[in-house]
Amino acid sequence: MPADPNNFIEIEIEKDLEAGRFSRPVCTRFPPEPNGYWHLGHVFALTINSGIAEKYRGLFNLRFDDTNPASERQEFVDAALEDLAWLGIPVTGKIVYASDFFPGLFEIVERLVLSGHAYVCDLAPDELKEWRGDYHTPGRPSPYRERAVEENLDLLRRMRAGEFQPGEKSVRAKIDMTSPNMNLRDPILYRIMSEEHYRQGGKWRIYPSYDFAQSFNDALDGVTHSLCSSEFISHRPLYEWLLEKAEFKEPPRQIEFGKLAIEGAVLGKRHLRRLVESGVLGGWDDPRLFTVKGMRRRGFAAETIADFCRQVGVSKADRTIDVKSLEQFVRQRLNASAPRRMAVLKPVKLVLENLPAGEEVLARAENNPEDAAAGAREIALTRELFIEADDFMIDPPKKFFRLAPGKEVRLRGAFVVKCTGCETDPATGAVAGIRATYDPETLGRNPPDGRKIRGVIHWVSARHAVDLEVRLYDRLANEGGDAAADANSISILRAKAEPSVAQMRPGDRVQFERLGYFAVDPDSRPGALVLNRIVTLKDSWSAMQAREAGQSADRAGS
RNA sequence: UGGGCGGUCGCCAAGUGGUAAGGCACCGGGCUUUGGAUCCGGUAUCGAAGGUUCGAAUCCUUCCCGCCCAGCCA
Repeated sequence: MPADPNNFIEIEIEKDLEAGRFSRPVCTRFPPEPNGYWHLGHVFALTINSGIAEKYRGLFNLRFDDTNPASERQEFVDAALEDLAWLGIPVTGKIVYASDFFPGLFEIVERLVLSGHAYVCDLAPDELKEWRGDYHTPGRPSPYRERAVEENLDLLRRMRAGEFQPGEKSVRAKIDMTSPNMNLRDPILYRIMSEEHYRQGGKWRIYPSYDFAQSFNDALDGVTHSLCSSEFISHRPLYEWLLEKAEFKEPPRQIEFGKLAIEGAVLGKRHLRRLVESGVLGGWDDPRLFTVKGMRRRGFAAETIADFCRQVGVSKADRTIDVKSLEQFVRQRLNASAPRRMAVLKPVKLVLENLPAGEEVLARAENNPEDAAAGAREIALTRELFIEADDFMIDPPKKFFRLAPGKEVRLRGAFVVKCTGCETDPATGAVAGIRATYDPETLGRNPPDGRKIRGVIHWVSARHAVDLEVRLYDRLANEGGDAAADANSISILRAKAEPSVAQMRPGDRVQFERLGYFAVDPDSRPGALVLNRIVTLKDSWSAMQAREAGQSADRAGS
C-alpha cells in the first residue's frame, strides 16, 4: 500500500509502519465535541480519518469528546449520529464517549500525582492567569507547586468528592513555567465544575481538560494516529509529555493538517448560532448553510460531499476553497444522474394558433442525454403553453437566440414555432401573452428546407402543468468575518413544470435545463411540491444575460 | 511583541538542484433539438531581496505577509 505522494499524513504513517513503531493496527478517530451541528469542516476531518484507516486496513473510531458539561447536549449527539448515518461514512472501530472513561482517566491523574508530575493548585482563575505570565514574561511557579504528594492526593480525592467549589482548586501538570510554549506552563489537567453532565448526570464534580482527555482517550482506545487540525500543533508537546509521564507504551502520535474553509461559507459555530437564533435562518438545516443538515436539505448527495472532501485532500496549510470548485464538483455528479425536466420559473402564456384547442400532440423527450439507459418520456403539447418570460423579447438584441416577433425557436423536444405577435399589459407594458404557429414538419427533426434554428426553449402545457414552489438561495454574506444573513438571500418563485415532475419524491433531484439542479425539499407534500435549487448550471441565465447585456452595450456604443 | 506553523496563476495544487503538471475560475473557438454536457486553444517564473551553483521554486541569509498559542473551551 504505497503512500499517496500528495498526502503527507500517509507518508508519515508509512514511516511509522516501516519503523515498526506500533504493534497494533493503524487506528484513527474523529473526536467532535457534541456542542453544535456538524458542517463541511467536520465532514472533511471525518473523511481524512476514515480514509486513512481504510487505506491501512485499520480501525476508525468516533469519539464524542464530552468533557465539558457546560456546553454539551444529547441533542447534538443525536444530530451527529444522524448525520453520520446519512453521510454513510463507516465507523469500522467503535463509537465511544470520552465521559464513559472518566473512571479510567481519574486513575491516570492519580498516578500522575503520585509520581509527582501533577499537583493540586489553589490559585484562582484570575491569579493563575497572572502567574502564568505572557509572551514576554516567564510565568512564576505556583506557590502550591511543591505540595507533598500525599497532600496532593488527598486534595485530589476531596476535589472529586465535591468538597470544593469551581475555581477553588485545579489539578495542574508540573512542566515548565518559563516555556515559550504557553501550553507547557503547568497546564490545567482537571477542573471542578458544578454543571450536570448530559450523560453522566451529577456523578462527577471534576472534569478532565481537553489535553488530558484527548491524549489518554486516544491511548486507551488504541489509536495510533491522532489526526487533528493545525491549531493543535502547539499542544503536541503536551500530548506527548502526558503520555510519556503516564508511561504509555507505543503512545499514539498526533499529526496535524490544515483547516478547510469554503469561500463565502459561514462555518463558525458562533456565527451560525447567531444567525439561527436571531431567526434570520430557518434553522440549522437551512439550505443556505454548509451544515450537513443544510446541505442535505438543499439536495447535495452524501457521497458527493464526502467525495469532494476526499478529493480536496490534506495539506499542512489552511485552505479556503473557492465555492465554485465545490459547485462544479456537485454539477459533475448531478449531470450524470439527474433526469432532465422542463419547467418555467416565470411563466408567460404562449398560444399556438394552428393547434386546435382540443388537440394534443405527443412529443418525446430524453430523460438524460448523457445516459441512454434513462429512457425517454412523452409530453403532451397543447394549444396553450407557458414559456419562460425571459425567453421572449419584443425588441431583442442581435445575438438573442430565443423567441421574438417574427423569429423562430424550437420548443424543446417538440416543434419549431414562429412568433406571430404578442399582447402587452397596457398598464405596465409587460408581455401578457404571445402568439405563434408551429411547423408540423419539425417534430423530432430539423426543418426539411434546411433552415437553422439556433434557440431551444422550455415549455409546459397550460392544461397539464403542475404548480411548484421553487426556492433559490444565494450565499450568505460573510463580510469581515462577521456573518450577516441577508433577507434577500432567498427568493421564492411560483413556477410551473411538466406533469412528470409531480411524481418526484422528497430528496429526488432534477435538472431543469438552463435553470440549474433542483431537489425536492423534505417538507414537500405531493400536490404542493417545494424544490430547492442545489446549484445553477455552469453557464446559466445570469451568464447569458450578462453576455446579452454586453452585446447590447456594444451595439449602443458603436 | 516571545514561540510555533504556513506562503507556487483569481482559488486549490504538483514539483525536494536541471530549466514551472493538473483541476476550478476566466477568455477565445468547434460541435450540439439545453447558449448544458463535450472538444480545441490561451493565461504564473514560484512572498521579497541578496548569496551558493554551469544551473534554484527547490540550498544558505535576511526581510515581508498570513494563521495559531497568554480559557479552570475544544
